[in-house]
Amino acid sequence: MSSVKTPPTIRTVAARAEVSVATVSRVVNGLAPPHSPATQRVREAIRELGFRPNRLGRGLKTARSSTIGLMIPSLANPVFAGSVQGVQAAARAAGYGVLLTATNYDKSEETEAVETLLSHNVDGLILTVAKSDDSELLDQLDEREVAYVLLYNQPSVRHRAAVTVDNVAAAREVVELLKSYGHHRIGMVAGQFSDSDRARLRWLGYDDAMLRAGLEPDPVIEVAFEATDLTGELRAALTDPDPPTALFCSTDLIAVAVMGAATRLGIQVPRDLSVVGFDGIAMTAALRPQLTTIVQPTETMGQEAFGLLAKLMSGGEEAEALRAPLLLSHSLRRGETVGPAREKHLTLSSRR
Amino acid sequence: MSSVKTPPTIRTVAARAEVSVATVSRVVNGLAPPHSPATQRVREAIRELGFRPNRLGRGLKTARSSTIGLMIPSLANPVFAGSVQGVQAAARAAGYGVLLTATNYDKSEETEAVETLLSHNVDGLILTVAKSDDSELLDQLDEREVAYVLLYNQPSVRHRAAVTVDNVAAAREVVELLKSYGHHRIGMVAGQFSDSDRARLRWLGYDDAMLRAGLEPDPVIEVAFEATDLTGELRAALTDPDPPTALFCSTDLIAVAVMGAATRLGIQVPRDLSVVGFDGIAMTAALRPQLTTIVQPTETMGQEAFGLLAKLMSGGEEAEALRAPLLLSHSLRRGETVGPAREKHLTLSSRR
DNA sequence: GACCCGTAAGAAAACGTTTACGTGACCCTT
DNA sequence: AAGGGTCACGTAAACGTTTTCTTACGGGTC
Repeated sequence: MSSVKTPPTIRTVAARAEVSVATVSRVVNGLAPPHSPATQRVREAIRELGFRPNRLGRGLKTARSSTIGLMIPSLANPVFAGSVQGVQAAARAAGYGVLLTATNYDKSEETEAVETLLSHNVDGLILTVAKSDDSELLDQLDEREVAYVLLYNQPSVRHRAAVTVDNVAAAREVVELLKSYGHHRIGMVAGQFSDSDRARLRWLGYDDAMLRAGLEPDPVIEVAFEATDLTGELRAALTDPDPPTALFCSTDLIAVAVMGAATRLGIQVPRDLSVVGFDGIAMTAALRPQLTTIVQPTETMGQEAFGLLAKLMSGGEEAEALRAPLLLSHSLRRGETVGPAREKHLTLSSRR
Repeated sequence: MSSVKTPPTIRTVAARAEVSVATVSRVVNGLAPPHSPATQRVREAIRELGFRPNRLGRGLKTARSSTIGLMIPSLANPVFAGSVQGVQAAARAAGYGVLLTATNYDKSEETEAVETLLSHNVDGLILTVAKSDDSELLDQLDEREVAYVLLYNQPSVRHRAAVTVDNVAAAREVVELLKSYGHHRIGMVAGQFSDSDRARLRWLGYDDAMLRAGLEPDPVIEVAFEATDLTGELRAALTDPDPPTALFCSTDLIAVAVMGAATRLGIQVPRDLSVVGFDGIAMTAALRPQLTTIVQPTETMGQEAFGLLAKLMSGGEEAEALRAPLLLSHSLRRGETVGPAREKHLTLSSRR
């Protein structure tokens, strides 16, 4: 007795309006004469039945799903959450759905995740991958002629669409800032280079600026992105005979972890150690001391990425010019975690 | 000359293996004899061509898309980001895609967003809505027999599937904690009740516990969820002749904003004012002072929500028992933002 | 050796759209 | 008044699957 309500199809509507299915389709797609009696009846029938075109049927025919795939390393990092928000907003405005997937910084998951997205017939992809330069995955996408835009990645090859900031330049600014405070021994804590080409670029900027300034770069301290306790790493770095007085972190999340470790070791920021982050996560402005960091326009980046993708998806060939990295402008937020370089070496408190 | 590579279909495979399309379909779905020569040939052909079944075609026939819709208020709040992560992970493991959308706490966007998700033929929905009790939207979904699970919402009606924590009980615990520190004047800062039924439930718990403890509840201070500067509100609250010595915030994000305002007003937490949050956002553990708050198992909640939804989607009728709120257990994180009640009234610094 | 049964695989009809093509009706031109 | 052009609409064939029927085949049983 329970009549499972099967939703109205284009045929139901056609029957009710006493027209052919073609007419209904045309009305739905705005290709019908706007004021003809048939059109009117169709409109009315659509309203009465609550008809909504089935995207699967449409997609099957047109080979487009009005859906894009979005792959990011992790939502635990607010910087990615922000860009997802931007992508999502722009996509919705354009009538697109967003299929989301996270790789948890695991390179081996990337291929499978993309494959899954593609098997859902997405029309295009927005990706943040570990490496954007010689990536088998991206080469494959190129070959298969899948439309995609990289987000946060900054490929050095010119034919890949990407939205990011100038990581190298930003890192240089950080070094210059620290130098202006009198720091000479500046270390860098970065997420695994193998998991993030942007971490490497930021290091490149750091290294370059250090050399230009006549300072000796420290060997980078690579840490896992999800690492939350960096006490050991920090202690090791600071027990150097000539330890750094400032640390540039490739990520705000890492900077926060470093500051946590500092607290545990009885080290005061910025009195004993200056810390700079990268990303501009909103909440790091609420920390005491407020984090000094490079701010990326995360949400805008997401929107831009979608805009670019939309162009790639529609304009088949002439859009070749779009396949290039788009660098949005970043800014430096001067917080309270950078101070003058400490003169005397500090002795670590014995608190473990 | 540019041969746009059109992906192989079931028909291509059939031709290559010299079998009918039906056989290919059966092999793909594991319904064919596992070792017959035909099956072998099909498998080989699939491998050689790199064939992947088109979900649109399949979906059209089976009326299922292996996709679920996920609607949350905002990704800017890490608590939602965390649950998205959980949903996504569980969904992927089960072969489902996740279509994500955010409403930005705007009730009027909810209906449209859900409609958009449904038009993408999702098989089920996971939703966080403003009100879960008498909601026209949910009533409609019930009527249309759409499978859905609420997340964070805690409906009082019994026939709605939901995953959340016991908001009332958790709020009571907060009041009891504060009371044990000698606080009598306890205020509450909450997100707009109209935008969040859980804010209201937390208030209910607060109100109830206050009355039970023989304390007089303050009128709630309602603020916008995205509010980032609460200086005015805080000043107003504290210029009361008998001002609160502790504030319970309905959300960690609000608590962070309150602490920011406190700093601007020269009020020290917890010396002058105790603050408690709700959610357990990871980064609030990195704040100094570390936030005292109720911790929800966000990621687990997302996973559970998907698990529940999966059952609802498969088991049509007998799953009626599942349509009830599922309360996961929360915990209290004792941070550093709660201290003994201040004896003397404090005078606000004049810094604006 | 006739019969039946189980199993493997093919034929074809859906699923809900879009769209190329066809067919009138109407109007304008000459 | 005949011709042609435009326009509104209908017919039917796709799109890539799944699935219900068939059919064919190869043994087993008596």
